[in-house]
Amino acid sequence: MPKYEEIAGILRGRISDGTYPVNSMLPIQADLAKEFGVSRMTVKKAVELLAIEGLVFSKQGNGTKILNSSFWNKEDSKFRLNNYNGLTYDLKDDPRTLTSRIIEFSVEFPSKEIAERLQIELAAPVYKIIRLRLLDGKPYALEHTYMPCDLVPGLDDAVLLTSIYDYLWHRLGLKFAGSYRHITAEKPDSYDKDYLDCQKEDPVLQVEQVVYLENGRPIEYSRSRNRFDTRGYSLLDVKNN
Amino acid sequence: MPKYEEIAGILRGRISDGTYPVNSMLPIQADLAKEFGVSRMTVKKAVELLAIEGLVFSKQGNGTKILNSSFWNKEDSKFRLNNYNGLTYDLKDDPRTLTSRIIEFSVEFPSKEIAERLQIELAAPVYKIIRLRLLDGKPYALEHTYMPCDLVPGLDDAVLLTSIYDYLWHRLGLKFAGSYRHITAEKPDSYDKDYLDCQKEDPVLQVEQVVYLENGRPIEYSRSRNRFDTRGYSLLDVKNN
DNA sequence: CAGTGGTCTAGACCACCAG
DNA sequence: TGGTGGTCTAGACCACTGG
Repeated sequence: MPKYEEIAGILRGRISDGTYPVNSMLPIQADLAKEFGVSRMTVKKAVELLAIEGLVFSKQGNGTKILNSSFWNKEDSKFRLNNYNGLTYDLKDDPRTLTSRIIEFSVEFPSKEIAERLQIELAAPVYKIIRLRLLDGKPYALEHTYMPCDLVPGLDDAVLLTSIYDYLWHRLGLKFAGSYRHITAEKPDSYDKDYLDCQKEDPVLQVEQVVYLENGRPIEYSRSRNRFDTRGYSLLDVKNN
Repeated sequence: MPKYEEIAGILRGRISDGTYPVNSMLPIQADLAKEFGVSRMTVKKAVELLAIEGLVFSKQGNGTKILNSSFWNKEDSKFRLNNYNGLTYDLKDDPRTLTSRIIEFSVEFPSKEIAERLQIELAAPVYKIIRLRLLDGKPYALEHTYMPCDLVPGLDDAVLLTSIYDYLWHRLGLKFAGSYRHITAEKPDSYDKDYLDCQKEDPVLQVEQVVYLENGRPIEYSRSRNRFDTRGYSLLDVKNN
């Protein structure tokens, strides 16, 4: 672990235990550098990490202030729109039980839209997966997923019933570079009515997503459709200029 | 402007004009440092900026690759969920005309929930503002906004009819440190039906938002309610480890 | 193995802010 | 004006990748 992450961790601890109280000023970077026996640039990188998390705010000429971050660091910290790694990951510390039910699992040629999203030819087959995710047995989200077959060998029911991301990450050693998401509200379609128990007037919160690998290739296009009354997404946006 | 931003701009130009083609490798940082007559750390900061924008991807041991970013750098680049600065800003390059209509503008004591969000006392008065935003005369979004009166002197109809953010920024010299957002899908309420022309079964996309000043004080709590068929939000999420 | 980006240093100067 | 964080340097070593 790099020094700046280690230092960030120490500072994080001092903020949460009140050593550095809310609304007070962090010691100046030069002093912190002396304390930890590192250069000031290393301290600055550590402080930048805390700023990204919304714990502190640095202003040129006037030091670094400890912010009251209690509001966004509570239960809501799950379901962060940035750093999303799939439902399984989001809910790994949740007491509730997440299960999956396979609605459809097939192979087909991509539509024009999906081929464009996945940056593949129309002749390149894709997996089509529809999974219902249940929380304590109650319908939670319906996921329509498309993945290029050549990138994901060996996909089967057993994988779909646990976590696709785990399979990609641990079994295939694939690494994600990032993703693009688009959030909309939608009217329920027949799938939503059948599997999410949506009534005609129940909205659906949809997250459309393309996930990219480190080599730049898209590995997944998916639409996650959520019951409006069980889920929202949150986001912390920090200015840095 | 710092050198690293200037260099980032030059590199950005070379990527978009094809000097550095998609899927090729960026010259190594040492060479770029030599070319621009700066140290390698400065080049690295420039490349980091491009990585955050999703233009390139750097991997230790293997150089920096130019990504195909055409997909998320097109029209969709408006309505970015990160770096949101109000509708006026989002639509400033849009050919359509944005107008506002004041539905309600009053002063009141905050409810318990709003006082908590704004981190103020129950006895501290707040502005309550409901504005209908129209695009080319058609209902677009309905914004319910609460702001502490003591932070925003002189708010009046003229300001509400143009851009509140402009007023805060240019007239009052207030600077934002960041914001926290929560996105949900909702059923339409009576306001939505009256002003957004929502039918009973039309979903509403709601963005709940708290905006913070540099001193850590919240200056705004708002709920922006959007017609489901006119708006979505997008987000680019880049991994950095 | 050679070559890349990631980290880190020990300085330096500067822009900015409060007093 | 004094003190802060922001930037920048000219090096160095290391971790990691691919061939």
